[in-house]
Amino acid sequence: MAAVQSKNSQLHRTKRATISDVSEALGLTKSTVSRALNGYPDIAANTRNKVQRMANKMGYRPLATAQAIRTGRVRAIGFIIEMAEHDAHRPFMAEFLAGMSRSASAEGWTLTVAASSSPDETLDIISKLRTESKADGFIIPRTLINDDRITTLQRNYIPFVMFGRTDTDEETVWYDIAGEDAMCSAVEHLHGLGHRRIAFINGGSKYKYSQLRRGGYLEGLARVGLQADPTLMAEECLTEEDGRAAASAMLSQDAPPTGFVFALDKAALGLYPLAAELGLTIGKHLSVISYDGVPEGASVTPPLSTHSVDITRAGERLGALLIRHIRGDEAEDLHELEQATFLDRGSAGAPVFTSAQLSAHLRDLGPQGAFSNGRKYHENP
Amino acid sequence: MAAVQSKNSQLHRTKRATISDVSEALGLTKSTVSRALNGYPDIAANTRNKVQRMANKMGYRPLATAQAIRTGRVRAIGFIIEMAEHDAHRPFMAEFLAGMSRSASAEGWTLTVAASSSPDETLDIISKLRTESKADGFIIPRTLINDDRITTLQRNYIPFVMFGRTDTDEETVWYDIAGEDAMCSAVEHLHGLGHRRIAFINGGSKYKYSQLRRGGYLEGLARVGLQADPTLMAEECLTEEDGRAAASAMLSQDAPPTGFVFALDKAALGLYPLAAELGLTIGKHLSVISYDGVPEGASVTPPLSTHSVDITRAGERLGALLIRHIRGDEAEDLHELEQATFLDRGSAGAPVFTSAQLSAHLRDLGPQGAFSNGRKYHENP
DNA sequence: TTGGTTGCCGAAACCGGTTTCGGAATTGAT
DNA sequence: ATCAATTCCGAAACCGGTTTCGGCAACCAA
Repeated sequence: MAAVQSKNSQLHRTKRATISDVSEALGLTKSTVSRALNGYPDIAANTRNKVQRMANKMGYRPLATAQAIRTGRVRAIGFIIEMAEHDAHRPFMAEFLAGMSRSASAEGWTLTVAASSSPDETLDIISKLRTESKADGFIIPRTLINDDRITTLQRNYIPFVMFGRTDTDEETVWYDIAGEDAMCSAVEHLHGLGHRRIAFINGGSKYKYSQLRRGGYLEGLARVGLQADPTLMAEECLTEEDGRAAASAMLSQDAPPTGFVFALDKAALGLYPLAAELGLTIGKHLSVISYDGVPEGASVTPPLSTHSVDITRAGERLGALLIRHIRGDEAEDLHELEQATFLDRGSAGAPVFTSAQLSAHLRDLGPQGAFSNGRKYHENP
Repeated sequence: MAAVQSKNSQLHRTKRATISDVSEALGLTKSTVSRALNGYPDIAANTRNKVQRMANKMGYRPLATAQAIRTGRVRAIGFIIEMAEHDAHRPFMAEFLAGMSRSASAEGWTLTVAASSSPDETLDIISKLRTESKADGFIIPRTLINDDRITTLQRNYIPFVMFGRTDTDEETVWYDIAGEDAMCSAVEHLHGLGHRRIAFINGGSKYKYSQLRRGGYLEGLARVGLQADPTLMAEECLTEEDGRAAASAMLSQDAPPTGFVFALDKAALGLYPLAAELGLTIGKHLSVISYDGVPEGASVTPPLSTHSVDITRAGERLGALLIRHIRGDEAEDLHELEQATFLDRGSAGAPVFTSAQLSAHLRDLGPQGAFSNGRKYHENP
């Protein structure tokens, strides 16, 4: 095991005020101070105040690791990065962590993160971090329709909060953005511009958000009085290539869509090179509204109209909810659903072609390679 | 302060084997077991073995929080995300964290992360995390030539390891990629292709890496026998806009460069739209070699030739070095310098124009807006 | 044999908190 | 005025480890 502590690496933990310092300063015992600060009812309001004032004055803050050996709690939020996941959310990682960290430190908590390379490893890490008192509860991003993490957490009575919803919303703590509303209003928006053939290109079907967004799309169609058409719906489109391929297939149909609703910006960006090759202008011949708010969306021409989500805020709310839950608030009171903000940046406009005209136009181009899969570039060698 | 613990949120920490369990199973005392496991010399080799075997068999692992109250150590690496920094390294955040986490958990350690919005706050967080025993030491990324973080850490005897070097390399622990070598060989490479006017566009001058990379560029010039020309050198170029502006200014000179060495991919990507507007083809009229290996570099035309660094490995090595240092290894033995790997992807080729020909060609375009600053797109509203 | 080392382990204090338990003082009811 | 019920705090055990100290055996040399 580890070698004996060598002298040169001593950790000079700078002096802190301990609970004994506080109790001696007041002529009370440690136990009284402890109970006073922890809100026990058998302490007179008067002494409680005195204790709090003195603790404050001396800058006393209980040592989390010392509390932990009795309480099992270290005041730490756990978060696990799943490296195996597609990286749609990677660019937001820093912001997300910052949000979580911020709400944590606002309450004197910290953030413990670990990396996992498989779903199974994630489960191991969760229980290990918990039993070793490295984290009191967890923030679970990207909830799946059938999520093993949640099963494990519940079975072990480990507190957690989800970014995303699940099927048992009442009993769990969650924060989410109403992606379904975004999809719904995207359909209404495109319809209002004059589009009558509106496609929907969804993300991975195992995710709960995909189910919700599909529902929002269908709700939008219903509201404007359009029939749902299975040939205008695709799933499992996570990357630019996926999005491109799905759109390409739809455009080669007899009645191609003029409007596109994407569940993910990443996939929506695949429409741009495709449109360029087909000689179509986005925002005129083809319109697209998407979701996520990735930075690249602002740098394409025309900039991608999308629904942006404030990922820092999400992390911050998730942390706050988790802490409240661990402190004892009931799950049913701890749900938050917010709206994404629509960024109308020009990729959705009135259609210059009807579906029929578009179809004719595309047929004129001839079938020779117009609908290629277009892998122009390669990954790193 | 916090309310009394309510019943519904009890934290069922699943049963672990404690040190007492082990000692009782062996008929020894806690103290013997503890010293046996921690390598004290006053334990017979025989009993030490028995203790280790039994501990292993029972799956005993000391509770870090319990140890911490005596030792001040929790077996945790600290890492602080600076949100105020330019986001050149944001895309790599997940990979970097994964690397650190991996080396940490390989030794039974964990990773504590916090977010900071200013350099001063960073200093606060460092000492707070340390005095509250939330982290035993820190990984410090992006070292500055004059770095307050290092001063603070040293003054408080807090162990740390740097990603990047500093002026007192001997006394500190660090891991770094030899960016200077990359810049040097980039110059040689361009010279070998026939370029005679080779520009250098550097990053922020406060960073140590900028100093080193500039040195590498100058070394490269010296090796191939070229004179350094101040008009071919720029600093503080961190973004696409920065890079574009610097390149634009250089190209409008009398003797424009045909080859570009960028210290950052982010900035190098600014050359692409500029070249397009000037009717120049990258890889032919203009050549560029850069550094970092950001994903976007693979998706432009032609793909950006650059030096990629394995950021996951960097995190992993940094974690390993820090743990060794905290365990007592001397700083002078803990340095690692590795090479970036060159990706020759087509953005550097033999020049079709000499500098003079290029100058003439550009003059033909006329001054009308050719050298615009080209802010085509805006940030989010 | 004796006295002084050494080797090895147990006893107990300690780290900084939390929590149980019990008792003194105050209050309320009769 | 008396007794029971509260109110409020101290004493002490406890959590899971680490570390100091001291002492018993065994060993060694004299």
